[in-house]
Amino acid sequence: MRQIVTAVRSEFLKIMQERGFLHQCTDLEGLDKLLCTEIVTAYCGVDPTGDSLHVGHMIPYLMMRWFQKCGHEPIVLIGGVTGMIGDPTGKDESRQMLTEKTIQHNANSISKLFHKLLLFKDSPEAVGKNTPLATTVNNADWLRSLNYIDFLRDHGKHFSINRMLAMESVKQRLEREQSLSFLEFNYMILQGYDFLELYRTKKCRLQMAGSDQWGNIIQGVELTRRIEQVELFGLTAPLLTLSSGKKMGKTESGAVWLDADKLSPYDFYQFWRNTEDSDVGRFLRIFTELPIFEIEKLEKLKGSEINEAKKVLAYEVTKLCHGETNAVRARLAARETFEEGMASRSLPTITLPRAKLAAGIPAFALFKDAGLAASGGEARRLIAGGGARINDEKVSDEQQMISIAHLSSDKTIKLSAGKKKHVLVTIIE
RNA sequence: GGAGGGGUGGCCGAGUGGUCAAUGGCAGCAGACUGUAAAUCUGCCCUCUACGAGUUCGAAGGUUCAAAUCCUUCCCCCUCCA
Repeated sequence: MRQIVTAVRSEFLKIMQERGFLHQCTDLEGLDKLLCTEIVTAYCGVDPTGDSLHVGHMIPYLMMRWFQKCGHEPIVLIGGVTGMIGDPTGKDESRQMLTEKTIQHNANSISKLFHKLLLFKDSPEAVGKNTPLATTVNNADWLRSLNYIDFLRDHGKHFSINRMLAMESVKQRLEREQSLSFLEFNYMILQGYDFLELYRTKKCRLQMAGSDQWGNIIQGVELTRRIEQVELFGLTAPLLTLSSGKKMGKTESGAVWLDADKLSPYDFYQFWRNTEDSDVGRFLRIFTELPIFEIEKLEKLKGSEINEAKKVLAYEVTKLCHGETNAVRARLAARETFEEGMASRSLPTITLPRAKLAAGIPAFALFKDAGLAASGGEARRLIAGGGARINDEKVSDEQQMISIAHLSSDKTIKLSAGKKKHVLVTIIE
C-alpha cells in the first residue's frame, strides 16, 4: 500500500487527486510519467450479475469518464465468464450460478448505462470526434477458449498460492470459516489473465476499479510483469462510505439503481438531496463535474444553507445519469412538494380505474397498491404509527374508505408515507 | 471413508420439550426534535379477508396432549484424521 502524497503532473491524475478519487496506485510516479508521454489505454471491468448498476458501481466509471476527457482511451470489460464464477471478495456465500442467458441479458442492459458516461465508438455523438473512443470487450471471448492444461503450463507457475492465500478476500473467507471453492478461488486468476490479455491485444496498461479489487488487480500486474516484462498499473478508488460509516448506495428500499426503471429519477434525485451534511463536499467532487472552485464555494456553506449544496449535488448527478430533462423535472417535483407543500404533478404516479375508486378502497389497501407499503400489514402499521397521510391529512383509521370524494380539484389523490415519500393517484376511465 | 462441530426471521446472534412468532444487536420504517441533515429519544419491524387465522427456526418423516428444541433419514457447511 502506498500513501498518495506525491505531486502529480498529468492532467488526469491531478483531477483524480483533487477530487478524491485516489485510493491506491501500484506506482503513481510511473503512471504519471506514462500519462504525460502517451495516450494510455485503461480498462475497468464489471460482472453482469444484475441487470442494472447502482451508484457504487459508478465511481470507477466516473474515473474512466475523466480519463477519456483527458484524451485517453477507456475499455469497458464485461465479465461474461467471471460473472458466472462470482468474485468472493467481500462475500461469505458463493454466488448462485447464473445462466448464460441471464448473463447476456444483464450485459446488454448494463452496457446501455455505460453509454451515458463514456463516448463509445458506436455512439452517434462520436462522429467527427477525434478523442480516443471507448470500446466494450467481453472476457468470454478469450477465457472461454482457454485450454486448461496449456493455461496451467504457461501461466500457472506465475501464480503464487502463498500470495493468493494471503489476499484479503481469501483470508477473510478462511478466517470466518466460510467455504471457498476452487472455482471462486480462480476468480482472481482469471481477472489477472484478463489484464494480460488486454495488454497483449490492446496495449492496455492501466486497470481502474474500486478498492476492493486491489488484490485482483495486482495479480494481473504481476503476471504481466513476469511474462511480458512490462509494467502495468493499477489504480483504485476509495470504497465510498457515509461519514457515519455506513456503506453508501442504499436507500430505504434497497440499492440506488442507475436505471430509471428500477429507481425513478425523482427518487434518485431525492437520494442525493438527502445526503448527510458531512458528505456533501466529498460527493460533489466525485459525482459531479462542477469546477473545483465552485465546489469549494458550496463547501463553505453552513447550517441549513448546506441544503443549497445538496440541491446542486442532486441536480447534477441526476442530470448525468438521467439527462437534463429528467433532472429538471425531479428538481421541480421536489421543490413543489417540499418547499411549496403542494401536490406536484411530477411526483411518482399510479393510476386506478374509476370504477375501483368509485366502489371505495380501504386506506391501507390503497397505500399498499401505491407501493408505499410492501404488504397490507406494513400499510396498517404505517397508519397505526401515524405516518400515513392522504392529501396531507393524517389517516387515523386503516379501514377508512377512500373514494371519488377524495379526489382533489385536479383529480388526484396525494398519498404520503412519512414526510418524504409521496405518490399521486390518478383515475383512468 | 472415520471422528467432532454446525445450519434460527435482511444480517449477526440467543434459545435445547410447553409461558416461542422465537431475547438481544445491526439494518430498515414511522413519530418527536430539525434544515427534506446528523445525533438523540419513542414506537414498529413473518403473512392475511386481522382483537381472529395461517405459515416459520436446512429438507422430509416420526415420538408427544405439546417440538426451533427429542428420534430417523437426507442435503449443505466447518475442523481434525485417513
